Amino acid sequence: MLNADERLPLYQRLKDDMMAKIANREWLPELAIPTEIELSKAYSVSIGTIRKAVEVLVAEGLLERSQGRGTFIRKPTFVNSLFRFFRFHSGTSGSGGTPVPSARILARQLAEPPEPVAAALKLNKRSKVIRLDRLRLFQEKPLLIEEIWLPHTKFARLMEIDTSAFGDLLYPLYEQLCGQTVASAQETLTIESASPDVAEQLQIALNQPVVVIDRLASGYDNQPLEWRRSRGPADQFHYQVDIR
Amino acid sequence: MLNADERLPLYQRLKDDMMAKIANREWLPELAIPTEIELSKAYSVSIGTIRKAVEVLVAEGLLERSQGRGTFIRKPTFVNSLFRFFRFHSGTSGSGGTPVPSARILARQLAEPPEPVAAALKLNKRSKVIRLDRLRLFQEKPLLIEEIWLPHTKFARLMEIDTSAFGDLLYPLYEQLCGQTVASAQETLTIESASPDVAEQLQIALNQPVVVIDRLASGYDNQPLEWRRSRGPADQFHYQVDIR
DNA sequence: GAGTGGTCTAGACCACGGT
DNA sequence: CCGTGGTCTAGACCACTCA
Repeated sequence: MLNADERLPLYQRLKDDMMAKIANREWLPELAIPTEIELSKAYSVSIGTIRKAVEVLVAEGLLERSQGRGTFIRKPTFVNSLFRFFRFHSGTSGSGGTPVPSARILARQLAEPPEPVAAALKLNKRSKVIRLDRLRLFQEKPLLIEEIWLPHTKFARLMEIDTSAFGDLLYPLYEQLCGQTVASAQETLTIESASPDVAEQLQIALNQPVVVIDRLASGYDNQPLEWRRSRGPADQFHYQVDIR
Repeated sequence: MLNADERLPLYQRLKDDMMAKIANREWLPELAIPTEIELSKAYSVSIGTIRKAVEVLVAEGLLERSQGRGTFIRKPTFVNSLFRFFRFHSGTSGSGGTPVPSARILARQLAEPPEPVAAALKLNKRSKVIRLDRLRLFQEKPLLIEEIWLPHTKFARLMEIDTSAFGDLLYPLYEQLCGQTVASAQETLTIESASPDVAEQLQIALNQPVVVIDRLASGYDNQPLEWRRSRGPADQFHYQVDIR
């Protein structure tokens, strides 16, 4: 059952096998994965070893345990990632729940990827990709302007429906329409001055500082799914890190 | 021996007690802490429970295990924190080892802390603090301009030696001269446009984007030790995060 | 080779969430 | 109440480091 390298610790091989089950959709989000006792019988290992493997997956953010209920596949909430970078002067704080910025698709086209995008998505230069241009607004004001690149093979159905029906969040759409789940992402942050285009779209003065966030999002199998570049006014920007 | 709240799990109380030993300098960095077996006898708990407590402290970055050698108190290397934020076009990459930017103290004075600094350092408004103004250079070019605030009670001896003898790194100096060890820090990152002062000190054009890093550094006992604000040209700025 | 942490087992009892 | 994960024990053997 466990065909991984014999030299690796048991709990590592368990972890790999469990990750595969998640990637292959043998275990589904929203449903609890098997009990510790069930797992320990299925794999024929002690319950402590199962615990260790699960512990690692919880630390890596793939699983979530809840005493008395079970262990679940965790879906990252990428809304928070926005809030980690930008502060909003929220007049709506009383009503509870984090407000989602609204979104509008400005353009959608089939294209060939520029070199860096093709490299990030691990595609040939001649592969077809979908490019979206998207504006995100918070309380009627432009917050972010985004360009989004997606491999056409995985996201073909995005070309079939009207862009006005895309809604405010893309990742749930990817999941429902294309069966693609975003499990993790890597973001790189730099600063530049607003070009004429960007200044106009964000409604800020020319050469004002702009934060650029490049994000590569991947699925449970660690294959790249989406590359996007987002730009926002730097005066709203705010980020906090703990160093140990 | 363990006087913490009876209701807490054993390993939590162990962890608290071990943290206290680190803060009180009963256990010293560079020396291994007692063996798992010794600890399990000293606390009269099973070795597995010791492991769990140590595991948590390793995850929090306070301890470091090394198979065959022992478990050690970990000293954060804050040089890296700079490199996490700024990329240097290093012509010296061949020689191995990360180059440390050189530093020059521009001014040193005894002062009363402004309101936000006093709050961050948990001091009365009337307490004495030491203020340092410091310039950091990389390959002869200004990289960061810093203002540093320290409680006078803990750092009095910094006023006694010549500022030209401070060297390129402050934290080792804090430790050798004042017996204060920085164990963790919290940084907040924002963007602003260069004021005339800052532009001149960093040798950049007026209104160019500038990255502002506010750092609150604390000791093993989580008491604040130092507050500093660093400014650097944003075009050198670069930061990367993983989201799960 | 002696001593350290790393992996693994096979149990026990407790605390919590649902029914 | 039952089943879940959370805590804890008391061992065993292995892999690594250093003298």
